[in-house]
Amino acid sequence: MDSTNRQVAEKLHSMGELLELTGQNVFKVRAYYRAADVVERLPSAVTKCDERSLEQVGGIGVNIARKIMEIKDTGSFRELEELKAAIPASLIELLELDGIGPRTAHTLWQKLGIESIEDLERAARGNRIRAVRGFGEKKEEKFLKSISSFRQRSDRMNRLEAEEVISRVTEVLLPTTFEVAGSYRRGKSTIGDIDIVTTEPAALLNPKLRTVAEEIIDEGEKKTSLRCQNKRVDVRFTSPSRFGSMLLYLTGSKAFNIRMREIALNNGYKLNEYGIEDRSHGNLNTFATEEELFSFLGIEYIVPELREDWGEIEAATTHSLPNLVATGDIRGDLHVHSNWSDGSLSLVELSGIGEKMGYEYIVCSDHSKTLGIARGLDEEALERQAHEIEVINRDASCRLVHGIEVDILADGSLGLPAHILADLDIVIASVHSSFGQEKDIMTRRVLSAVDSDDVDIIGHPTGRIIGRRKPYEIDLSRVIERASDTGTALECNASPYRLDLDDVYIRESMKTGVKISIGTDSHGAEEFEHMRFGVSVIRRGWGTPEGVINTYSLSDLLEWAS
DNA sequence: GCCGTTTTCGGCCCGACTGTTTTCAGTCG
Repeated sequence: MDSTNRQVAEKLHSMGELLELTGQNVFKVRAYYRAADVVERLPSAVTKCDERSLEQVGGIGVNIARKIMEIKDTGSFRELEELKAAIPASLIELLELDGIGPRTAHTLWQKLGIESIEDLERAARGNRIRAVRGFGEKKEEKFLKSISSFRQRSDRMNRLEAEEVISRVTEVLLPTTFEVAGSYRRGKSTIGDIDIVTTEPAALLNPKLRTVAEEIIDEGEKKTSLRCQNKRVDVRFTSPSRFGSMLLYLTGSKAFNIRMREIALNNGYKLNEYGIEDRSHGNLNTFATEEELFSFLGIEYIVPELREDWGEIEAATTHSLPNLVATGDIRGDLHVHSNWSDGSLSLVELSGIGEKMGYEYIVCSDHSKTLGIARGLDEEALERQAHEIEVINRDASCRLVHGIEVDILADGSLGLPAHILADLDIVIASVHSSFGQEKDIMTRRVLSAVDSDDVDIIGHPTGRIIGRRKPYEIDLSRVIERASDTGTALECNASPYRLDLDDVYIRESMKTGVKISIGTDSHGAEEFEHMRFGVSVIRRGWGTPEGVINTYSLSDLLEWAS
């Protein structure tokens, strides 16, 4: 059995859920959840690790390491299968409902025989739940509401969708009194809910929030939760003098917060969203900014994108945080389409937009002719395009670089012959077809493009489209390893629908010295500003200016590519 | 179940809000 890290993580996560339902020690439960998280973020395959080296990974001990070995051999592990046999599978889906945790699910199951969402709905409608001690009429209503919102629930948002919800909610907030926190602020590629910190008093803001909410989940003096555009929004109220600690708390991540609080404890302090309390005399130190709070703890400031308990806290205490790439370092966009293929802008317009963005260059990378749907270019069209680019570049401040996005065909060959590719300045090779190939075939297909002397960049290496298409099966650690041998760059496609490569693989690329290129894959004028999404993801992957070829000058870029 | 320049046993982040209670358990972030 060759399980992926995601599959192993799912097994460990299920174990955590089942243990919760049986009322096991919460710390044991948390250990499984934590191990699942760790496994999912590990760039190399756990099933290729041996037991000893697994035990060295933080959050994985002797027991869980043994279980991972068992998954490797058999696809699962005995304890998990035993629990699965004892607990109805549909009971787990009750945990998906808002307001139902393991205790509630367990009680409903034991007292009323409720094993599924449908059972719960019937029982609530029949007013049978209020008979159980600890439950009442309100609970029945709440369960029915949770079921209804569960049924119309949508997946995590991409960053553009998140920004729509944010603008809807913040239109009722006073400008300059708030900041958006949570995973949005950490630059994640997908967003679950929206978190906002504000200094506007609850008494003033709560009535205004009601006007933009489809539902108020709960409302208080310190915190209000609502649903807007079918997404959960959490608002925390604070004062300017305590803004820093609240922003830190609400930005997370959860794992980061836990680690920070542990560190505070070890130094005789207690950290919460109101400040840092000295445990010896109970004084509360408050912080208007996050910078002051970090400084109080004697830790270097950690930018939101790094706050994942992914080694950044250790790096901050030893002053070894990476120098992260920033939008200001970006000198050009390395992947855009013109109206020569499926884009909407002319070459002159591309150059004009590049100038407005303050870029030195833009790589015009239209599709090759094999991609039927995108009106791809053939040899003759490319020659004419080269000529037009040359003319435009004579008096343009932003230079067009002549590139192409060539297809990696199902057999690993490229959509255009080598002699044509050799004439182009930058060649991006991407998979646009046969997404269903099995992992080893797909991996070797992409590896053969990496091996090609003509290919400079592998475009959107996993092919995912957020919310629409899963990544294709591919062993990226092999691709990264080979790219490091050949000097091929991997793309971080900055489209908010792709963000591909994502942070974990950016980090792995940086470690192995593989260069990253950021391309917006723009097909129209409004997409060029998506560069910022790509930069955030690279920062999350500890990306430095040296590791990102968009920071090169035009001459350095061309020399790198030649 | 994990983990350790205080510990190999005994801890494990901290607080808001709700509903059902007469003081708190459960859920959530």
